[in-house]
Amino acid sequence: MGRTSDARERLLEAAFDLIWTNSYGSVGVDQICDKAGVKKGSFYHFFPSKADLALATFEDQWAKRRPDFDAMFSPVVPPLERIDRWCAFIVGIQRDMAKRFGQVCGCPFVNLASELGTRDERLRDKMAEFFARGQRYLRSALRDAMDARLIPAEDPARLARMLHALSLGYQVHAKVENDASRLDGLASAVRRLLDVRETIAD
Amino acid sequence: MGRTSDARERLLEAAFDLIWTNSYGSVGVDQICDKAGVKKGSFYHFFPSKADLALATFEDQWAKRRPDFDAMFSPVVPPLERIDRWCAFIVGIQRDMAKRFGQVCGCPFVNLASELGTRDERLRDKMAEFFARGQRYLRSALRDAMDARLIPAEDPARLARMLHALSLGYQVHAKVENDASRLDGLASAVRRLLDVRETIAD
DNA sequence: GGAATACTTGACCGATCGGTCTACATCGGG
DNA sequence: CCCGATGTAGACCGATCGGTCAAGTATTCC
Repeated sequence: MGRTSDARERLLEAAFDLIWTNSYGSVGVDQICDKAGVKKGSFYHFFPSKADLALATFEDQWAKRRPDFDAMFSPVVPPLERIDRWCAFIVGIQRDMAKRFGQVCGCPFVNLASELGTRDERLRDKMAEFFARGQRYLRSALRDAMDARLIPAEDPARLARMLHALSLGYQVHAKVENDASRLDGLASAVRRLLDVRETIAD
Repeated sequence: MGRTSDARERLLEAAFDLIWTNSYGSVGVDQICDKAGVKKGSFYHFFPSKADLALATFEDQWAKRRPDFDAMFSPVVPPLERIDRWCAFIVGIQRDMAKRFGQVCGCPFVNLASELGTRDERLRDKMAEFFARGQRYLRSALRDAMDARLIPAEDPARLARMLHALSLGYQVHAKVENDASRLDGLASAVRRLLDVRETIAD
């Protein structure tokens, strides 16, 4: 009953792109509506507020990216190669965005959390959730790597946290220097942190 | 000639605090003026624009923090202890801000760069400059550590970059989880990255 | 003791902000 | 075929945004 529409979906896409390439505060509701080809009345039909749209946008993006994560962290893939793929994934995304937008955009989660972390608790919690999800993938790969004696055994959660933090830092560097090639060092930094004892088997 | 005033200084302090604990976009010129006890007209007497104030604010903060950096990276201090002190410095600042403001605020450079990196090139460049300065301190300490055979010899710039990125990532983590104790792992992560061969002398 | 300079004051500006509201178009189910 | 539900349209709102301006006050130099 009632008519149907993909306006909600278009709003989610437009908002994510605009916020990622600019910032939450500098992107207006009108601007998002324009890009999505949606009128303001419709916007507030689908989302109670701009902040709610932001939340929904990030949840939506995660849902879309999730298959990629599941694939690169598939148990079929050798554990250390999963982590390599993860590095390559991050680098690929940043390069792609830099090419499309002409500027390295950094990690969207870091961007939003940096801007609104102290002002919107819901949003901060959501970003923390994404970070936790990312670290869960890493942790699982690390456990498998330890089990296969590819890396020294130790607390995988702690190590996952280190790797994750390192990746965020490298993305910030790339953004600040507006140079995606700064991310080339990420994989080797990760390897170093892992203290890899054997070369990656396959 | 003409009257004198510390309004400029008060504006710089107020602006830095407000922007650090909130965000550039969410802090208005009026708000900064209120906190500084300065009227808007005076604001625009000292700064041509809000963006220029932000620039000046960060430069000013660096100038104030510089003695701390010079002290903790003094050649008199054993190289690896310099790096330990640097970690402690970061943790201390974040704890202090969290206590004062009730929220972990993260690295002010990362915050601003994340928010405005794609929108204001001058500002992005300035943040890059600060990152470069920080890495210069680290590089020098690392070179000394290598010279003293405290850590394996290799490219100190690359290593400094890793350490720096790691520290940024940990600060983002702490902010996102609003938990300064997340930074406790920073020092050990840094040590791990350094692959320290000997315990710290002295 | 001017005159020039440095700073203060507060009213004011147009633009834009996030958000509301009402009338209307379009659909599916009975 | 019509009714109720869903989505669209766009004018409208008060608040706030960054920024301007003209007039006034303090200070120092000559």
